[in-house]
Amino acid sequence: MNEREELIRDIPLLARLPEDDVRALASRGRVRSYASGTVIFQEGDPGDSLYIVIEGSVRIVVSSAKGEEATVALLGPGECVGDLALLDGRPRSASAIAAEHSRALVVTREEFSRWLTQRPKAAFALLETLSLRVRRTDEALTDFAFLDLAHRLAKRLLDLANAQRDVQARGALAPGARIRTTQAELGSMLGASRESVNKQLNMFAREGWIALSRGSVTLLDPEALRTFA
Amino acid sequence: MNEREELIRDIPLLARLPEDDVRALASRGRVRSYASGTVIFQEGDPGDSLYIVIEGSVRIVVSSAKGEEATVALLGPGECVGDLALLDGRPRSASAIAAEHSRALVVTREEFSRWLTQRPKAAFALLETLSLRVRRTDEALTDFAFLDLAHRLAKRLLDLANAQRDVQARGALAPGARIRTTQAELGSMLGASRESVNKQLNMFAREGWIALSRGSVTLLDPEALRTFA
DNA sequence: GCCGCTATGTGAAGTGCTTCACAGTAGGCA
DNA sequence: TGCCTACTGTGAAGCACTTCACATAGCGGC
Repeated sequence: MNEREELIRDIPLLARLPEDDVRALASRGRVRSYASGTVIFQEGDPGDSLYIVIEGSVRIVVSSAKGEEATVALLGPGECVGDLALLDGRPRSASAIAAEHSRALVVTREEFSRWLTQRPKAAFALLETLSLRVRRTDEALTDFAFLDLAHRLAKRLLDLANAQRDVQARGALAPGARIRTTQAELGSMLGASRESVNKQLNMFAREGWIALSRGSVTLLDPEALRTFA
Repeated sequence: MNEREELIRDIPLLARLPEDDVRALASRGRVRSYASGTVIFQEGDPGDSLYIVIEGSVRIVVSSAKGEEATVALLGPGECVGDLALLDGRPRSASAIAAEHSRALVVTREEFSRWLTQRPKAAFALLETLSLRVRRTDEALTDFAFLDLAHRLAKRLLDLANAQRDVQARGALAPGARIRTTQAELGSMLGASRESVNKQLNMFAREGWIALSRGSVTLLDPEALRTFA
């Protein structure tokens, strides 16, 4: 199994597939590089490809009528960008921007759907994964309705730490997990201002739950954060 | 085509299926009745059936740690309750309560998955539909991040009017559409208090866009509402 | 080593929504 | 018929978060 195949095995959208299916898909892709800041695709574009991040990271961004931006997701190696467009044929609902120098495996719509029709079992795995995704989004939605910024922030920090752990080793969440993100970024993920996020982070820091430094947040006491959230 | 089959043709989850697939699924179901207020299933229950509303309506409700409730969805005839659990095997993420006297077609997990394995094309249709659903939820999420109550409320009123239209005749959205819901219900859908919703509705009414009465909202000028939202 | 950019930290004023408190009203039902 | 309950309408006080304004600090490039 080569680099590409190993990679695909780990991506959430496809993780549940049998190995030969994965191999077949990997063989169809083409690797491309993106410099930091490159726009991979923009909101409204026709969605004709799937991108699987190999290295680096990709920000998924939506923008409001007034030009504000919200970061919907930050995807790292092994994760999947632009999968929905391949399944339903709709235009992109968000833009994707390389957050650092990144490489991705690009699979076109034709390649993907040829692959999918040849492997009916893959469709079941995808159904399962998509439905898990609906659940997660629904949960985020109710969090918005019920929780204040402090609690949403705590949850998000744990999520981000977990996502990083998934990509690297997959042990339990150890104290000391370091999340690389700016406070402005966190704000845009949480639908809050940078200033509010800063004040809240400093409260957590005063509790001794996290440590702050330029460009990153370190979880000192994930357990405490979890009970709080 | 009998009542059951006609019904299934119109449900969002299954609408894109070929007719014989629909017929096959309909034949497997069993019709059940629920008195107003009956709990059909509860958050945390194992999810072993799919419910397709035949008549009446069903509220999908999640509750927070503090016991507050939010109405995630209000599903009418032709809509699908508890579909996710069948696809991913997870427990119910929300409760379903009959909002009035209702009847539903119940399909068990075994029946559903036997049906699905026999019909590979159905899986593609479901993938497409589910991915549309992810998009809608994502949109709701960004609305929460960007929009204030007034705009979210305007959008929701239009959505509700559209959903009703889908179920009845499927023409354009005519002025005069009447939405049956209390203001408390609207609040719980929007993550806002009843009082705020009331004040906002009255602002819309003063503009002449809607008319209020006990237990319902009537859209007088959907176009104006749309440009506002 | 210094300049300039970007990120962080923090206070003051403003705003949108909540909660509370209460008054009015429509409709179901005894 | 009249009562009771659920829904609607509204003002006042409070709170969470925003916006604005500015100070400070790390870091890369020259």
